[in-house]
Amino acid sequence: MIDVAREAGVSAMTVSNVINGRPGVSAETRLRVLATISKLGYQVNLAARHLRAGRTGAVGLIVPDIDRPYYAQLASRLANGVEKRGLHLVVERTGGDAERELEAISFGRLRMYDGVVVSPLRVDAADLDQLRFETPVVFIGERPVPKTFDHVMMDNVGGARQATRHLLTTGSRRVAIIGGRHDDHVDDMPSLRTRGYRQAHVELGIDLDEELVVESESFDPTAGFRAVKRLHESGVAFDGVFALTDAAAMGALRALADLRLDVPRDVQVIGFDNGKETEFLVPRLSSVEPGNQAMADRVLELLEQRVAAAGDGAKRAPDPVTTIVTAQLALRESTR
Amino acid sequence: MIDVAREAGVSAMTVSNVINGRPGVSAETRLRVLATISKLGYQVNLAARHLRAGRTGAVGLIVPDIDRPYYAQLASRLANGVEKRGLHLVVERTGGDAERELEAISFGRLRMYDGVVVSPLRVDAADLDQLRFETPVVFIGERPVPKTFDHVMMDNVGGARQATRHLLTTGSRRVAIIGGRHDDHVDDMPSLRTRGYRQAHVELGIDLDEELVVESESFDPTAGFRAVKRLHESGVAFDGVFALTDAAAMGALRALADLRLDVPRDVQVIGFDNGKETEFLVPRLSSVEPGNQAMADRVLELLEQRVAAAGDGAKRAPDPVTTIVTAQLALRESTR
DNA sequence: ATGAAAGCGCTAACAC
DNA sequence: GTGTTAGCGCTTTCAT
Repeated sequence: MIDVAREAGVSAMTVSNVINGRPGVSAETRLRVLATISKLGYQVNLAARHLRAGRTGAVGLIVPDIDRPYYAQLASRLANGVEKRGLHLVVERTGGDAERELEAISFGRLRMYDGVVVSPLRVDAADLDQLRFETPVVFIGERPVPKTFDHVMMDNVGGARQATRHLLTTGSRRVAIIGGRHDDHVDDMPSLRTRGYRQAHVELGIDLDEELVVESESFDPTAGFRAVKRLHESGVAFDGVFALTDAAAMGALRALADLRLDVPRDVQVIGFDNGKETEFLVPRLSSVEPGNQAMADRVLELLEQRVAAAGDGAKRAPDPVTTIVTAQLALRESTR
Repeated sequence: MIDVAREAGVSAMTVSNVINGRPGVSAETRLRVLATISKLGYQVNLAARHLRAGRTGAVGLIVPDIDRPYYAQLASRLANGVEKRGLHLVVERTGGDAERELEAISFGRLRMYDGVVVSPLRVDAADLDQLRFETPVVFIGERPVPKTFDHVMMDNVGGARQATRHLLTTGSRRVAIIGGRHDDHVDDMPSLRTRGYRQAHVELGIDLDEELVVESESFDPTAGFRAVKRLHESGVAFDGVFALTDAAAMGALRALADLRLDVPRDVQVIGFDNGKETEFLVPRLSSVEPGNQAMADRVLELLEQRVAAAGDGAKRAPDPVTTIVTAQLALRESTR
């Protein structure tokens, strides 16, 4: 920048003013500075600007994994909103391991962003409670989060309950849950959705065979595929499948096709997340729409408030809020 | 940091040394400093460190869109490699519009990274040529890139040629191309793949009906779905489909199922990218494996060299290289 | 309309 | 083993 200033015969300050489109620079000077800038191929050093100005123009999104439709679609939604506000979104993944999550959040990488959205998978409230943040943070997802943070969550229990009820009230008697938990007393995604599944059974007075609860570590197509295969091989009868994610449901559909079972005639299938891909599966997959857009909108709204408050010392930071978005069914061909 | 130093009764330098695990600090002092750090909840300011040290510990990946399996899987592969090298990957999307691409690359956001991988969709070599970079950059994809940059590309023409040949030599006579181009004289992805498709016809002496070339702007499932519907409605007969991406192929499969056409008996289908999802479609989708892992490995290798050269003034920057990775078929149920 | 001085938080280099 | 000095490149404040 000093080079540019010298070359153009002005001060660094004037160059700075030109770059940031600030008033108080004569048209002539402005032009000369701009010419010099492009002649020298100068680019601002964002690190320096950030150090000085305290803002980066970037919002961070920290997710366990990018290569999963759910997070990819979430990232897309958030990116749209963030860009509308003149910032840009950058995505980092943690690999879904607790240490790396904590590190990503605490290690100060946050400071690189004006605001951060975190979707944790493993870390728990106690760990989070230790952390001191200066950067505005909004949490998203089902992990418990200290009450000192904004938190946007979907209605996992309610969504699962609706899905299971639908299967049970349209003729399925033995509904398997893929990725479910025998012990659902933890507050993570699989346990919450399993609770909804159990609730539906209780409400409808239907006995639940624990053999229909198929645990699995992951919730990708492979997991869904294996779960159905395993169920079939162990001779457990079932006429409905509630998969914890659309991805797992996709694998389940594939396995059912291999078994020559017709969906939805022999077995009904429903997923969770209502991803874009559901429309294109064969058969088209029914799913729980967890309120994806509403969540993204709410996250952006909260973040905007906090960022504004952080930038403007006058404004007091708003009290942390927990928002629960309502879920509903998106019924397609895989259910009756 | 100064606060910590004062509180612990040492100098800022000693705090810095402790934080960075540098030798020359007595165990006692180290402990005291660490205690003070956690007591005060201190976190390093990365912006300042970056400004001073000139490195960020982050590698950037700039893609048109995150919410597309191809880019998501690419990001995952790169993230694995980058993390193995002790850095972390951050992903930014441009939305695939030329201006935003250029801005993302030029505006100096690059300076936030030790190295950057760019997958451009629209910008052309001339624009890129204008730019001056200090950050090491590796380009990926089919857009022409000035010879001053490293570039890793897949064999689009060869892959498309193999795919088309396979369909034409296993009984299909009228192979439609979804997303193809009537005029394929531009060097972008659709044109290159269309060229391979045409080559295969020429080599096998099969006449090509231009009606089988279905243009489309995007290459997602919706595009594939619409293309097949359109083809069918306009009464164009076809017994094979080469979709420019797996995503488009997914839409095509869905449309064929709606039309009660059996795949592969009535119509063979092949995609491109060999994404993870191909294994779980009904029927399982044959695809062109463009050498995804080889591309990622090569990109990381090039980047590593350049980053090393940039950090170490002694090393001269290596000459820019263009690498073309070879493609091969991954045949599954959607072809004979 | 333009410039000079000071400092953001950190670390490399050297002194003690 | 620890402290001092200087400066990375920018922007805020105040002076001209």
